[in-house]
Amino acid sequence: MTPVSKNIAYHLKKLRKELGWSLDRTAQETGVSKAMLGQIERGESSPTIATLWKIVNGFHVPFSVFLEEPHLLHNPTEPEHLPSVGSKMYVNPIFPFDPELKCEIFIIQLPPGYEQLSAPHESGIIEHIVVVEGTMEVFLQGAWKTLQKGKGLRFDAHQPHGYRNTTSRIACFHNIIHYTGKG
Amino acid sequence: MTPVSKNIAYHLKKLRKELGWSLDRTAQETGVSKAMLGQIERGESSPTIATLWKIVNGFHVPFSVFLEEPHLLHNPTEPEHLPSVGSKMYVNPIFPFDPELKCEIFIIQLPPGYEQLSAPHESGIIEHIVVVEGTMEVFLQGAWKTLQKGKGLRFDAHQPHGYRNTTSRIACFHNIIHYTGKG
DNA sequence: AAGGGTTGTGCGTTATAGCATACAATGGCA
DNA sequence: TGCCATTGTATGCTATAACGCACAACCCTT
Repeated sequence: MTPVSKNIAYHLKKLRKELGWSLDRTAQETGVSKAMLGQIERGESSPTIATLWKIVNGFHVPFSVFLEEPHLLHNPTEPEHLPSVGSKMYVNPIFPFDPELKCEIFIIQLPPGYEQLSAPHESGIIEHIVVVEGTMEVFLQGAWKTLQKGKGLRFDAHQPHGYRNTTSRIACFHNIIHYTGKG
Repeated sequence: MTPVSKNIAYHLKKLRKELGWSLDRTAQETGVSKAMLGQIERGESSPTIATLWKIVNGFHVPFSVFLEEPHLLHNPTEPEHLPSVGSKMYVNPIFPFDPELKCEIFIIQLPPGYEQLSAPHESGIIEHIVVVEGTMEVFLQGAWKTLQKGKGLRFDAHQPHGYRNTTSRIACFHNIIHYTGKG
């Protein structure tokens, strides 16, 4: 049993308990059988990457959460979990869904200090982001990446991701979404 | 096959090649059989956490190396590198052609007074335009349509079309092109 | 107490990760 | 040209990840 498996066992049970989920509930949310979830929590099984991926998606958390040493987890309130004051993200469809291209395009405004964490979409969804105004950050693979005006990013939406604006000016970006249907 | 497995496959082969290691050598260093390493590289197998742990230890790299997405950033255009004043239309690719989506994205600057009329492209090409900066006009169906900042237009490029900027300020727009191959 | 719902764990089966080995495709080097 | 070393892939087998189901312990009500 590797140290990493112990970390996963610890974090899985802790996160599940924090949310008040039963093994049954967790099995439904993640698509992993509750028997397997129990074995992983008890450290009796070393999950495959595919299974671990289902789990982190079910919890809507990045991979890094399950890989960190337990004592690192106990940091206090993280700023991204604080409620954003007043303002909301403004999503405006520029082009509605195009069945032929399987594509739709939004323009999205992020007020200062706003943060949005998204659950993974279904599989086969590709997002393109291009910053139009200001500076924003995109959460991917457990890290926030900063994008200046004019910068872009391409990623598979079938994973936890998010957007935020840590500046004092409004940020604005185009969001081009393709549904490949290859899930 | 999950996106994560694809990332692992990509990074494993890339890292191995960078070090000039054969599968045999890698098997010795990591304690994972070369047959399994080959399958992981080809994406034919989803390794367990225990196996992945052996691999990252053999390479003496952190887990995060194998989880990051390859080619996330597509060297997007630096807006400051665009000529602030010019006499010609400035076309800059943000995302190169994506064979899977049959899509490419440009950012285009129109200096004041500039006008561009295009002959019809081949059939099956759909263009989306979204104005990012200033105001521009698009020629379609024998008429010029005015687009304010934030406005967009969708059309089939298989017809005469054009862009112009009749204002005194620079205009800038995103151009998203799909090649449906239905010509 | 007795019943019904929920919780986590144990059991038998299936799918597949992982191994050792053999094989085929390359690339020198005599 | 032939030989040998090295590369990555294919094969057969074993270990185990993963599943569905059943079970036992523990709430509740009534």
